[in-house]
Amino acid sequence: MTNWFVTKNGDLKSRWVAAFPDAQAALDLNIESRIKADDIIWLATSVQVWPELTQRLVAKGVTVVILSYAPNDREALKALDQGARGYVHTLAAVDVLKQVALVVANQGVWVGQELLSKVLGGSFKALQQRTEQGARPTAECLSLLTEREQSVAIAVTSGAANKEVARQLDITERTVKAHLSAIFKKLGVRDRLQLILKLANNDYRLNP
Amino acid sequence: MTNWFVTKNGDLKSRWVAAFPDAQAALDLNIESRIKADDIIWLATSVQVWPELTQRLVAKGVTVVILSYAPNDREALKALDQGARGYVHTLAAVDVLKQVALVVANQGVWVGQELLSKVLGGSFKALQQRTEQGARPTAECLSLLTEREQSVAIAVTSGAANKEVARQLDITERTVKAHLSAIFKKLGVRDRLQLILKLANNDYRLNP
DNA sequence: AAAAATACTGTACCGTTGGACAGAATATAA
DNA sequence: TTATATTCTGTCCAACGGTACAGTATTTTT
Repeated sequence: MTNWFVTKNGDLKSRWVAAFPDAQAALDLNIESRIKADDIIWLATSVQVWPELTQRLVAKGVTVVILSYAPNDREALKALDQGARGYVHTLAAVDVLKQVALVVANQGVWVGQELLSKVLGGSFKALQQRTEQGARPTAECLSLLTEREQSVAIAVTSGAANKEVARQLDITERTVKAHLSAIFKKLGVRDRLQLILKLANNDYRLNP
Repeated sequence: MTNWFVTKNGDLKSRWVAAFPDAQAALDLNIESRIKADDIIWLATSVQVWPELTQRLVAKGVTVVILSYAPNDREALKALDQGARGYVHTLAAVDVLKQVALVVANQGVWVGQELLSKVLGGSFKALQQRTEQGARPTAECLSLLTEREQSVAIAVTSGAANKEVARQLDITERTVKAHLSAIFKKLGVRDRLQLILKLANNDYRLNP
């Protein structure tokens, strides 16, 4: 079993060698002839043709893990849709890389904990809508909130602490908390961090 | 680490004991008090309240695998949506069970290969018609950090709590804090919120 | 050989956060 | 008119986040 790292430049990061002493660097062109069925291909999204390449490799029965510098749910979904078994940050730590390798080598899927819920949760809701009633765009997170809650959400999403939000909106910190609790509940997130990620990932323009 | 098998009748199949000598049977009522965070709960869909139970267990940080006598896409999606990490046939072979345990214990997802493509294939197209975004100037900020600091930064930026980062990188929470302090100082941000905003795209930032 | 950087862990402290209870005023809808 | 939704406020408390001291071990640089 060999770990191939396919990047635009064909470079091999020290992190990768540390994780897999057998790691091999490769350009996107000439790998397809040299791989074996139980190899793992770590394919960076800097390679323009990564979706097509993934498809071809997967068709041959090769395990593919996609490496991305800027992970997002759309790209993750695309990667998995093309047949990749993993989707992980290009700069992931050695321990994480090993873990990913272990998982995908055993027929598992690795997408990172926070992406998982988003990717699968999204697909579940999408399927629910199609089979049940349809309509309702999932992107409109903010529209689920009241006007005041939207104000709080936007302030928080721009990095403000509760105290700062309170000052901005001229209310007490307690009220900010109350709005936030409602926001978390409505959007199904656990804290302000997840809120930021949820809104940021849906391409909301916060402060142009 | 303990493997709990939760069924309607509280029975424990010999196959399960063969796979995990430490296997424990349980009814749906009284498990929640006795489980530890790194336990694996194998929950049969014969238990009527399995979705709600899954949700509660997952909220506590427990790894849940759903066992179904008649696997299908819809049930699989629901299981994963509730936070389960695995979905497998109740009568799965010993080797498969071991493999599933290995995968989910390492933050992976196990759903069976043919189910995965079906599940993800459809939902991807639903999200297809949305704007694609290219790679980010995030790398410049990251290059100021040491390798380990980068790993921590990435984990935090994806929404993980200190405790989760610690588990991912297999270090203590204290060490995560140490790295974070260094990161904040180097990048000139006051907390993880500002770090997210700094790394995630400087498009929408409020307080420079 | 000495210094600096890196990685890791410990205890203690304190501010922040979010939930658990709560309650109250106003406006809109049934 | 009784609900329901929205907005606002209160106290208490457990968990989390970040800093201030600390320290040790290893590697790299000077």
